[in-house]
Amino acid sequence: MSTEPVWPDELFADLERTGPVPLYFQISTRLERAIREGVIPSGARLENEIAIGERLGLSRPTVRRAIQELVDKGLLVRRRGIGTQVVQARVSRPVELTSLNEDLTRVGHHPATRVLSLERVPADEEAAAQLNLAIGTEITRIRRVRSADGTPMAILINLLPPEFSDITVEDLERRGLYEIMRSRGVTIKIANQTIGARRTHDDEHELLDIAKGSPLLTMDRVAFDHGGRAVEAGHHCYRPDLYSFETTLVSR
Amino acid sequence: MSTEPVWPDELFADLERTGPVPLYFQISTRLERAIREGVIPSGARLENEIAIGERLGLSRPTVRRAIQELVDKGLLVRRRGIGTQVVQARVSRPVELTSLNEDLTRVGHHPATRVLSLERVPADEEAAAQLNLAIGTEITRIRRVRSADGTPMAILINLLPPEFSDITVEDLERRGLYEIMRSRGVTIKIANQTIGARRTHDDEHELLDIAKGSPLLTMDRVAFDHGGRAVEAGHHCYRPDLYSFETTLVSR
DNA sequence: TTCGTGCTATTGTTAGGACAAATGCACCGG
DNA sequence: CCGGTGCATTTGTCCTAACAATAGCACGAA
Repeated sequence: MSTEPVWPDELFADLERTGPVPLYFQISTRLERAIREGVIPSGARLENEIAIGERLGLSRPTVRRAIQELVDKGLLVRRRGIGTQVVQARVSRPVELTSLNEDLTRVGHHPATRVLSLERVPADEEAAAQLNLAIGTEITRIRRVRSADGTPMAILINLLPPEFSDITVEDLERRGLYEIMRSRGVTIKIANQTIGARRTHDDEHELLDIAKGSPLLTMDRVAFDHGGRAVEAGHHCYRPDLYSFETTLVSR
Repeated sequence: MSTEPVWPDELFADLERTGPVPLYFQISTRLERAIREGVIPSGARLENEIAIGERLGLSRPTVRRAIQELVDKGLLVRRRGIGTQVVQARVSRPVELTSLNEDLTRVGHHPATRVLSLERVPADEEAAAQLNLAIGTEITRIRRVRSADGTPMAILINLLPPEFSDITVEDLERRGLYEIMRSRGVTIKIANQTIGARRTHDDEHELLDIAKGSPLLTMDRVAFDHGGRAVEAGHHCYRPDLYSFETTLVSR
């Protein structure tokens, strides 16, 4: 027995079969939106993959790939012999490879950035190891405070390899760092992150407007381009009452 | 032009073509081990997908799927027109859907668990919301201290729905919670996690043998089974000098 | 009743083929 | 010398097809 269709036909009426956007991607994004907006209710069972394919005029592998995208995101669950269902749990978007800047904008806050310092310094041992450079190489060191709606949320320290030595304070106050790097043709493919906690140091409590010695949430990140070259190292700390990291884990 | 083979033929000599383990999975696990052990060096370029398939007697989709697994894990990078390369960055295993217990064992530590309390309590508003039960439903509340090699590392609080009301202290000291749940046929498919930081409360500093009011790394988790039913809620806190969360992010 | 057996529905795996798109390189013309 | 054109290489997308494995259900036997 086939399940009744759970979405209106209009949802997939405007598929671009010739454009540059892959079909499976068009399907999965439309499906995701329908699920997040509640058009397809939580717990609903989808039709089987072949029936969906017939209804949309697509092959099973294409439909399957679209569904797989959402399974990976934790929005759908598949069970052999049973079918595919919309997950009933609320699913949070994962920690993504975006800047804090973009995160905040998406949630509807107004981010602002104050550049505390922008200097060229010789790489110490740690920085050299992270960026895979010789000790003493001139790197760019940025220290910023990021606020949302006027409240300081985080202190961001970034170390950049020599090729970014001409970045200006104006650039940094206007756009996020990742945006600047992208506009120079540097695409970040992979990042290693470590999330931890510690007390405030030095002037951090003043910058974040919290008590001296209170806890901070920290995130250290080294980012690499497609060739595996380290293009950025970051040492960030966040006010734990204003910021946390959310993830959804999916077992396979 | 085809690239020279980068792995010894023995690597894939013992593929089980009839067994229950999928071929793509056998390939990807062997490849992953070879990369992590350095048998295939960092930065090496793989043969093209079709050539690999011919050498192994497999079709391109199967080879492609095996490679995709490692791309998702951040071990390989693909570029159209170029080929597939081993990532040069060190890649950490992601935060997985495993218990802390299993994490520690894998890294070679000796975990031990002390059960502080195991009680049945009525669900308060927060717990009821997390486990999707009526307020006042009797749930099981566990509080444990997890140590590695004799040093306390974390305080674990878990809330379980009524069906687990018969869990005993002996169970919990012998096996990890997730292991117990699995043995009862409850498989966790999805979990939502929030990682943050705060000060110690109450007796936490004593249990973890740190200064009163010092920072803690916290992780709150709600786990769901395949049907989207909440089967566990956890409120954990870790000594930040002994524990941190590592992830690798891959952009797509 | 209860247990097992077999049927049906559905996803999981594998194969083989075709064309599209991007990249790097050699080559050629200005 | 420089820039563009075209080609070879390789991954990206999409299709058709077949069979395996699993879960649930109906049915029948003990």
